[in-house]
Amino acid sequence: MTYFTSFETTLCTLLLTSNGEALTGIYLLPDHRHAPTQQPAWQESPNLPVFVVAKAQLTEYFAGTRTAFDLPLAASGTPFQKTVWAELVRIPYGKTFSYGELAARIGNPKASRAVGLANGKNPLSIVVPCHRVIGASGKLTGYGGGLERKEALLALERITTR
Amino acid sequence: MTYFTSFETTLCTLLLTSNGEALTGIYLLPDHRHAPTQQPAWQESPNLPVFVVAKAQLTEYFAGTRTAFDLPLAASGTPFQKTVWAELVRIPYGKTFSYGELAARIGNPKASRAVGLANGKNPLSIVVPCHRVIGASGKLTGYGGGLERKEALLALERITTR
DNA sequence: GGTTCGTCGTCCGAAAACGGCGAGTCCTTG
DNA sequence: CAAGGACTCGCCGTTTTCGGACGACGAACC
Repeated sequence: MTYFTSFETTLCTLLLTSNGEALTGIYLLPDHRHAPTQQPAWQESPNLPVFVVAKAQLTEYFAGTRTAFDLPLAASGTPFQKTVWAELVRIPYGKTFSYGELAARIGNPKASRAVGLANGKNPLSIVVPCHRVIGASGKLTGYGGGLERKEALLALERITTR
Repeated sequence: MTYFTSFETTLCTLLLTSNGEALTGIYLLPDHRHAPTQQPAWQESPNLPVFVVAKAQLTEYFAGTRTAFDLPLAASGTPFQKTVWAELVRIPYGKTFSYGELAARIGNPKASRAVGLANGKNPLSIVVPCHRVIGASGKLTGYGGGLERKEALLALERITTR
């Protein structure tokens, strides 16, 4: 069974999904690439414990008073994708890495392009900070939730882009 | 969640599976082709309502006192397979059709061989009477649960084979 | 009885296409 | 000169596509 809820932030509407125990998805609502189409079988549960905690932490994040998350996560993906995502959460608040640097970190220096792909498939936006990965030249290059929102997130974390 | 149970009949042991609401599988126990391997996550539930009813009706069938079933079914398969299976249940007790005749009935006269394949994938043995389909020559040609058991089922329905 | 061949949907493996890249080259601009 | 844009090319994991093989057949032909 899949549960979901959505709520407003200062950036945009967020859609949260869960398996009942852990968070399985966070999407930036209108026009998030790879966002799942809402299924009739899904159950809206705004008060699910994990949702309540997640909303609180995300609200703090957007207020600028939280720099790290502590939530139960359960993203599903291929082994490679999980490796990439696990490395993503190690990027500290306010820092950025290039796709190539990330590839090197997971011991596969030439896989920068594949890292980009896995990055785009990240289902847990913001909490798994795929927005902190940019091109080696400093350009943002791409973001599932839209480039302008990637820029906004980085600005929020007080990074002077370009 | 998948539930299961098994019970003895005069022919052999039967394995029943369910999603909790409807029947998803009926297998002739030792050596049924395409029978699923029992999963650790499965839950044994001999008293699940649908199982209780199914056991009763199947017992009556093997006693020769029941010629039709009334059970909630939920077989999963491709569109073509579902078409074939839907046609199978229209074959009356005690009658047989050839694979070619069945193919013609679903509007695809040349698909006799594909019908055979879909027949073999039928997960709901006996209730969806795939045993009532035989070769155009009168030979039984094949059965997921074993040819001798196909013959026994047809004998039970008082059909003189060959 | 055997054998051959045409037919159908499905499964499976291989191959190609596709990106949220990066380095290198060339050429333009200021 | 140096910086930066446009282009090419190699790289990697994933997804999609494609082609061939496989059977619970059936008809035709020996």
